[in-house]
Amino acid sequence: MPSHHTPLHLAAANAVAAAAGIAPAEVKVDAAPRPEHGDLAVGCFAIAKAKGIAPPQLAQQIAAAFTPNEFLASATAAGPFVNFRARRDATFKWLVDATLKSTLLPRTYGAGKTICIDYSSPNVSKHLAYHHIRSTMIGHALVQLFRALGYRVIGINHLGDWGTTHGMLIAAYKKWGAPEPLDIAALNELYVRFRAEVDNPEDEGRAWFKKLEDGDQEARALWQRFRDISLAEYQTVYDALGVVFDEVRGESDYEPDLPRVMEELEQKQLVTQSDGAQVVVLDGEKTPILLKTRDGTTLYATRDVAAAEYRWNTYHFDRSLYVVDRGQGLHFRQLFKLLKKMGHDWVERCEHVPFGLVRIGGKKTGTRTGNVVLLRDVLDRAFIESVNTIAKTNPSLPVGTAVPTSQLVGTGGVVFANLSSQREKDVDFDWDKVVSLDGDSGPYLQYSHARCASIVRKAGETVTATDGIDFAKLSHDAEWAVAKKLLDFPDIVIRATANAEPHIVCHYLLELAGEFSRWYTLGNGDAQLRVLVDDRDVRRARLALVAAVQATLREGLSLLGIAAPDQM
RNA sequence: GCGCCCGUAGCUCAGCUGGAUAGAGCGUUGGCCUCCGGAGCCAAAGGUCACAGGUUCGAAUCCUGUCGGGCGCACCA
Repeated sequence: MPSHHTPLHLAAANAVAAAAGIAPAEVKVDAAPRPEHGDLAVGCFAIAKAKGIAPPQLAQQIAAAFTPNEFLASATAAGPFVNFRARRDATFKWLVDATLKSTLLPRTYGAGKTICIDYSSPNVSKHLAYHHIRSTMIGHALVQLFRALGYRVIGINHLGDWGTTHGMLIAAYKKWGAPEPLDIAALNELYVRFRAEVDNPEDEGRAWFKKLEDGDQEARALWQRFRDISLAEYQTVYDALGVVFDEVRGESDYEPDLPRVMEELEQKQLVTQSDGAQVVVLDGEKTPILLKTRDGTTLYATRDVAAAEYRWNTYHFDRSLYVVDRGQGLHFRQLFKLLKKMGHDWVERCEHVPFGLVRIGGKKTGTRTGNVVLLRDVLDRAFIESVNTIAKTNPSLPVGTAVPTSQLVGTGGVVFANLSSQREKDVDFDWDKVVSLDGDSGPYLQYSHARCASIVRKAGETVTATDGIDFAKLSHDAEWAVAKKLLDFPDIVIRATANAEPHIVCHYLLELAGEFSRWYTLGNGDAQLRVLVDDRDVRRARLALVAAVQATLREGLSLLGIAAPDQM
């Protein structure tokens, strides 16, 4: 059921609805595919079918019944389509006004609704590798996008800080002693070595994890230390990426709930024994879901049940998203089936938001195999790349500005590259690609934004209201093309949240920046087409449009977790 | 073997809530600033949308099958 988020879309829907005798909400209003057709278009196929008449005939009737209004000037039938032309001056004015007031996005669209988003969620005592950027930044973008529409969002970092793995770390530490310095690299190395050199690493790991779960003092102390070291390291990367969580809870935080979870499952007679492990058999699943090992230690499914219950009891979410790689699809399918079987009907609101894996050299990344690139290293290299580029393209930028700006541009490039394709596609890691600053990229968007900022600086005046601006002065089709693109922003953000697909916003921003650049570049050939012309009225109107573009680029980038510096 | 995902230009990808002539970037070729920032813009070249059926007035988009690639399939997370 379409809803209409600009007065133009609403006016078009109303016009069609009135003529066809249906509700406006039933009318789907699209952007016309080509400027020759008009600005907005409605295909009459479905409505005509329901009414039992030919689509072209209905289109004729709708066009004939149309009367111009504040935002729409004309309607013409073109075969089965009704094409509307907008009143450009009224549209420009509305757009500029909305962006200045920050109301272009429907800010109450998600009011009263709560979204939990589980993202990043790294495993303690391991490196934060490049592939962790996927969950971290997809999740971060989703948090921002939902929040921009007025949803209440709880961004959750669900740390992998419990389980057999952590038993292995303790076992390795006991076996080989304390590495010096004891940092994240040392912990990671300890884990890799343990898995490589010990005959039955899982068994030894489970033995120590059993002690940990049973409250052994020494195990607890070591575990706490490893966790603290890890978190301090992760925080530096989160700071560099500008990621802030509303809730950081490890799997370990659910430890007190696990006996209750197991008891509940027992009571409901769901648990069966299988090869010594405690499992629940699920409909339509070849394998059951495992809750306790034969050694009596818990597994991550057990803790995920507790975490899901905690989130429901604490937040009463409307949607609960798990931004976790696609390889865990089976786990989530089984987890959700288990929650359903426990009678938790709210599981219908839980969604696994999967993303494709990162391959390096054609192979899956893996801590154990050492086939990883550290996220920190990627960001560092992108920074260097950016420093070099700025030195070439903008040598007059003072070092005090160039260095922090290079951080923002380098990081922006890496983040954008990660977000700009569909979540579920696998990506092949490529150094050149991942730090590239040209083409359809984050830096291109940042550059477009910086150009807007530069114009505003040069103009020496800032548009803060639409009063006294004559938008009829915006008479060029290139200006109108920019405005039409701006009109799409609300629908884009809504689609991105509905589908949990930040890349929709990425591609939209590229198109917006493209329309702006085309308009801007006209000024290279014809000085009369520049923003900063002598005619004060023209200049003011164009500055207002620049302000709208700048605000939208800035907001769009910010939603993706990318900074928009005023110079670069 | 079973399950899930992907297959669009030389390469990387948009487009997939079915609609009017399938679009970008990189690469190639050729243009455009004594410049409001050329990290840009314009143009050319490049596509049996993996293949075969089906549904529909209409399919890159939905359904089925085949082929190709990836991932997952119990005591790690």
